[in-house]
Amino acid sequence: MPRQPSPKKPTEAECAILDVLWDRGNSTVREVHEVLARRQDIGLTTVLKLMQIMTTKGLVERDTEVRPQVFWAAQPRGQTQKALVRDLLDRAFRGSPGSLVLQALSLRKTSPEELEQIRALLDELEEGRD
Amino acid sequence: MPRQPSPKKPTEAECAILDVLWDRGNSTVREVHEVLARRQDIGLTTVLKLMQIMTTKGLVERDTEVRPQVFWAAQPRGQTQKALVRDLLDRAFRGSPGSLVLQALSLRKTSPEELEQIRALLDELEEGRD
DNA sequence: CCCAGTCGACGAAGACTTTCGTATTTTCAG
DNA sequence: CTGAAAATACGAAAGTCTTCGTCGACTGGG
Repeated sequence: MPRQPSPKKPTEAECAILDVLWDRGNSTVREVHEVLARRQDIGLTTVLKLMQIMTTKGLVERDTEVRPQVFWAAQPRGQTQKALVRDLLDRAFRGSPGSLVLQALSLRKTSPEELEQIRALLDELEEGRD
Repeated sequence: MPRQPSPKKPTEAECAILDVLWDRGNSTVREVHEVLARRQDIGLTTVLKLMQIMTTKGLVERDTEVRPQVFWAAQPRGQTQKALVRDLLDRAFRGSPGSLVLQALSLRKTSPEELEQIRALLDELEEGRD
């Protein structure tokens, strides 16, 4: 039985490609491959195939007029992150953002700047709660 | 090429089962199935098979002495949550807990109690930063 | 114009997940 | 002790993900 399609949830390999596109902006397959190949041993055609699939899924868009073709992420980083967090929230945190936040914070050292930012958001949330 | 085994990362269906086990504690296949069947249309043998696979993966443990067999989660909820957050962090947040936290908090309403808890953790983190 | 190298489409293999149907084993009421 | 019902094991089908080989199309230098 086919699973019902989730809105915009990239797989692991797709995430890696999106990450490059978010960093570099418009890029060719070759450029994306160059970045990825630094970390993992991966073929150029593999990256191409993935990006083709991502095109059909609507995760990336491309300009087929120019050669080589240029790709870019269809959604901004933040929106995709949000979808992923929402999914994780439903899957393993029973929808409670609080416990997820707690786990995230206790996992790795967070920079003072980020902590400050979170504090600020906390303030906003508590005020807006009327 | 086989993917290299990740430590303890349950799949989606496995998460659903773990959730029941975390809530109920020790449970039989039938009991887990009863809970899951309330939400989704799923067969008993499907749940059994999943739990057998999870046993070989080490995600759950079971007592084969009693009948029906009794299963329980091998890891506490928090530890699995941590693994999942770590994975998401690496995949889509470039290892920055802060941005993940921001997304999580802005996604859903968080209870005042949880906000307070987060504030407390923030305080701890800033103090303990030596 | 021609060849070599680049680019892009396609298909297919192999791993993993999810789902059951079916077969075997175990239990227990009679 | 025995047969039916419950429990468990097994195997296979269907879908997804990741990987790559191959083939045809395109391009630029000679």
